[in-house]
Amino acid sequence: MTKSAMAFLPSSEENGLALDEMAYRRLRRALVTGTMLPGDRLSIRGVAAALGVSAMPARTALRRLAAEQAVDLLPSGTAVVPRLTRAGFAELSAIRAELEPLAVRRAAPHLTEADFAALAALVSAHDAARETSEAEIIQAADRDFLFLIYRAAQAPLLLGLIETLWLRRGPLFGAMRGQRGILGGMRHRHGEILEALRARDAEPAAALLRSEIEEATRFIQSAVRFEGDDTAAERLAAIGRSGA
Amino acid sequence: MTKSAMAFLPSSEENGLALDEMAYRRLRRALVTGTMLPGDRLSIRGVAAALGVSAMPARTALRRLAAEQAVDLLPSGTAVVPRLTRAGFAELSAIRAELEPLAVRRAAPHLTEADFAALAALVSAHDAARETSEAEIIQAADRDFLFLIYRAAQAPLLLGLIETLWLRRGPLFGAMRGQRGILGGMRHRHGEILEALRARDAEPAAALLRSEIEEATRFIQSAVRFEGDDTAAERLAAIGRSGA
DNA sequence: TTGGTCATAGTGTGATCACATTTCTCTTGT
DNA sequence: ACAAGAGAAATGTGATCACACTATGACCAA
Repeated sequence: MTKSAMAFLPSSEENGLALDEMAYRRLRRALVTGTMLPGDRLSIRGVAAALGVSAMPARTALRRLAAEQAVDLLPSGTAVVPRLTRAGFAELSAIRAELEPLAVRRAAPHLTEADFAALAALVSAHDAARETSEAEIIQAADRDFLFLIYRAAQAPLLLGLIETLWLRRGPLFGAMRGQRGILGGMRHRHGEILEALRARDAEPAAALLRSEIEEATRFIQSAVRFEGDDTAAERLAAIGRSGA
Repeated sequence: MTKSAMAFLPSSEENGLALDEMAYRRLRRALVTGTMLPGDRLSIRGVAAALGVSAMPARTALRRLAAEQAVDLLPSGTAVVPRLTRAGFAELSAIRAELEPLAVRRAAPHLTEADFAALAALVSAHDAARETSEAEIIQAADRDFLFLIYRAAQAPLLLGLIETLWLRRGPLFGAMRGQRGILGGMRHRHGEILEALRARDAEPAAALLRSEIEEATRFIQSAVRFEGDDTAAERLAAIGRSGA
């Protein structure tokens, strides 16, 4: 287990929970927030030691994350934080572009005035954080805005799938955070989406979110170096092609 | 654990596998084929005994299925085969109607002549089975046709999500099998889809599949009694509303 | 007969251990 | 200096056990 994998957040108020739930939540949080870097190995005993529990809850939590595709499993059974390739990112985005607008469509009739107020506050929070380029805050406001809507869709299966996708996307964003100014290039349309939802125009709201996802995807595809882009193996293959 | 839950298929050629993989596959197979009925309880020790293994692999397999939402977990931690409600089925179908056409779209450029031949054979197999109303065979041909395409999409994440959906849908189909003639009411458009794919017309193929899913959903919604339709709890609530 | 109480069997959790396998490292030979 | 091999450390699997909790059913009182 690598050093970075050891960096778990200090225990929150998760005391009444079963140990394996606790382990699962900590690992999950570390994954979505980008604390874990792609390629990090997570061994059962290593996680157990870092969390101060025995191997059993660590194993359960790791296997659960693997079932959700939030981590990959080496042939040996060791868990590893997924390396998102360019193709993998494209696939992930394409799925998001189908499912998240669906959630928006279903949420539209259910949103209350209180929801709208909370959403408006999150749009402001996002804009404020944008001024100061605080990556974590921006991403958190972004996430909260969208998931407030997704939860309102009252579609537990759909919500679970979307969470899976975000879980998978987490490590990439952690890796991206190193590149300064990346977030500055991304526009969001949360304000327009909120307006459409207020008018109960489900279809335009869904279309706006779809555009937002697609635009952000295009931007990231052009601005970010991905795992596997021009790696040692890649260069080796290139030598083979040109030199043979 | 109920009697029906004990009915696992006799061991196939799964001998070299790890015990927990074996347990997982057997349970999964029992789930998708509808061997398990909605509401069946699956206790760790019960599954372990039925499979002739210790509790550990049974627990691992059950928790993995729970993570995939293929089974639900009672507050006590006991696994139970999900009861699909009318709303749940609608949600499941809506998600399928987004994701499966996406897979078709992505598969179109990758399908080979050999794939087309196999698909044509599966269409024939389906039609033949239809004549004799063999539910299991029809459903198998259906499934194989679609998943051959989905696999060709070369999108592992998407494929995993679609498998999750089918896993969740399995028990419902098992319960439906009791109602005679249900399958007769469903049309499929696999022939047309195959034609469109042969012409590399990705978009029409995707649209056809979407229609097929939506039509089948409408038919099932109208023809099938769902869990929770007019159940004891439902009637109790009705009493509360009218009598208070 | 009905209602509540209590004991017993069953359940999930989690710790610990033995075993086989994988993975790393250090040494050795070329 | 580099590659290969042997030994050691680490790892996943799975069995077993103790513990706490839940539900099931029997039993007794009203």
